[in-house]
Amino acid sequence: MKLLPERTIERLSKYRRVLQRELDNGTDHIYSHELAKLLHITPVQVRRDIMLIGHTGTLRKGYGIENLIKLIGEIIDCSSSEQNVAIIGIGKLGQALLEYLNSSNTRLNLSAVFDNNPDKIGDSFGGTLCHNIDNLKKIIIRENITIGILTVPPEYAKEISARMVDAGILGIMNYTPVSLKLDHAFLEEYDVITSLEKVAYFAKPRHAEFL
Amino acid sequence: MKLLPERTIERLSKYRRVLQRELDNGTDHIYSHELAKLLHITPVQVRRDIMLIGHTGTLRKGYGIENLIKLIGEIIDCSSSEQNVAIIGIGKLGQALLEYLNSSNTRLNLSAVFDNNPDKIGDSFGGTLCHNIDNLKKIIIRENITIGILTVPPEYAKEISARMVDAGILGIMNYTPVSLKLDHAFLEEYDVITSLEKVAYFAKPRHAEFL
DNA sequence: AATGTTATGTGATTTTTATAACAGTTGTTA
DNA sequence: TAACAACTGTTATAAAAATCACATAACATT
Ligand SMILES: NC(=O)c1ccc[n+]([C@@H]2O[C@H](COP(=O)([O-])OP(=O)(O)OC[C@H]3O[C@@H](n4cnc5c(N)ncnc54)[C@H](O)[C@@H]3O)[C@@H](O)[C@H]2O)c1
Ligand SMILES: NC(=O)c1ccc[n+]([C@@H]2O[C@H](COP(=O)([O-])OP(=O)(O)OC[C@H]3O[C@@H](n4cnc5c(N)ncnc54)[C@H](O)[C@@H]3O)[C@@H](O)[C@H]2O)c1
Repeated sequence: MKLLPERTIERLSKYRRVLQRELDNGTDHIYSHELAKLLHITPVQVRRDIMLIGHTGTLRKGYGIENLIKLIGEIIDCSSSEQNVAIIGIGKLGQALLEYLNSSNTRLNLSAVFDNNPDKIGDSFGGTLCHNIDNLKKIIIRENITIGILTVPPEYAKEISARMVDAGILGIMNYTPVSLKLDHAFLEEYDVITSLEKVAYFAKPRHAEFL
Repeated sequence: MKLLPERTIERLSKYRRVLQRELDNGTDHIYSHELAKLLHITPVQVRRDIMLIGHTGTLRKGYGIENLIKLIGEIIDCSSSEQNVAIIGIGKLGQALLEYLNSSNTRLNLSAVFDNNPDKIGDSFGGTLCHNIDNLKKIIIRENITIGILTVPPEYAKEISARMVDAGILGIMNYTPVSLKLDHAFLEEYDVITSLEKVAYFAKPRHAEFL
């Protein structure tokens, strides 16, 4: 099976959520231009993405929302086994993310949390037990965790990411400002400072484009 | 003046921080392949970015770190006036970001925080006063704030972003999962769920590429 | 039935971004 | 001093992503 473009996957994730909202509102079909408007992108982009995943709409009625949501689910979520997630480093950011994930209705389920602070180990965070980082591999294997959210202090990022991959993690979402390199696992990084400085660069009177 | 590519700006932000670390360690020059290695990108990419901003390295010695940092600063930071930032919605995420920004050494300075919760208004968050959202425009003008970090509940995102732009904000970093559209202001959006679902898609045994 | 309208689906093209290839320069070594 | 090695700077090329342009289909209207 051919891998879909990264940007298409990103949009599929967004499509699914706005489609779910529409479905909850009682809508059963949607036009490409309607979906496009909800996300402020072009209708062609929507049609192309939907074409790529092999869904086909009805002319004059648009796309069947329920089927489309189901198909996106088959692509993003694991069809066979569930995809279990762990948060490594349950500090300020880790806890904010944990609560956010628990309140969202993504299919990913948070199975474990890790920290090295004795005060946190053994505690429950939003219903999820915090394990000792020393037991990382054991728990990851036992709970069949494939995705890790890395929110430890920067100085530990490299070492712990390697241990995560060694334990069998297949993908890491890295929120530390340290650039990582993984062998044989998918890596996604997000850097807050970079985003803000990018806004700072473009949000200047001299860059008249947006003003 | 020609606008630089978005991706180049993103990398410049990262270059600056690792360069600062190197400078603090006593290094005064760096080769493109060394800088590349620190960020896990290619040396060509580094050289191209540096070429685009008009810095020129010394053959056999590499790039002068101090000059390079200064030049990146002139590009990203506002040279004339300072760039002041506000956080709108000082909840879980807003507070985590605030502490993170305060502890980082970015040039952007956090000037104000806004909320609509009476318990928070008037309080200090990491040394920054929380204002009533009703005074948004007044304070933004008074403090000359040009950049806003939006972390309010999703249902308020659209309305408040419009008010921010109306108040004179030139760029918004939107962390709500609601897709926005601004008139005459730069917009950057980050969606946690999208990132995670992207990792979920690529972190599957069937996508052997990374395994 | 002919015509107009408004969708989808997709090949062609453009734009953006990254990589490859290499010319030119400086110092080193034999 | 000639050959070599190791850098930078930049043009050319490729790859990824977005957009354009339009063929085609379904339905409404006359
Ligand atoms: N707070 C933010 O908004 C924010 C934003 C972007 C990036 N970050 C990055 O995210 C990471 C976490 O930030 P934070 O603000 O939550 O910091 P924090 O100090 O509040 O949390 C870090 C957590 O990691 C734990 N920890 C430390 N060493 C560990 C180890 N070896 N193994 C396991 N757990 C360990 C600590 O006990 C703590 O609970 C940092 O790298 C930070 O740079 C934070
Ligand atoms: N927590 C996370 O990790 C996370 C991650 C990604 C995105 N988000 C998004 O970021 C936003 C904030 O998330 P959170 O977890 O911090 O929520 P939160 O409820 O903890 O914080 C929201 C804050 O906004 C304030 N607020 C509400 N209405 C307001 C208004 N009209 N004007 C000004 N302030 C107002 C509230 O008083 C509160 O302080 C949400 O849109 C959420 O979806 C959160």
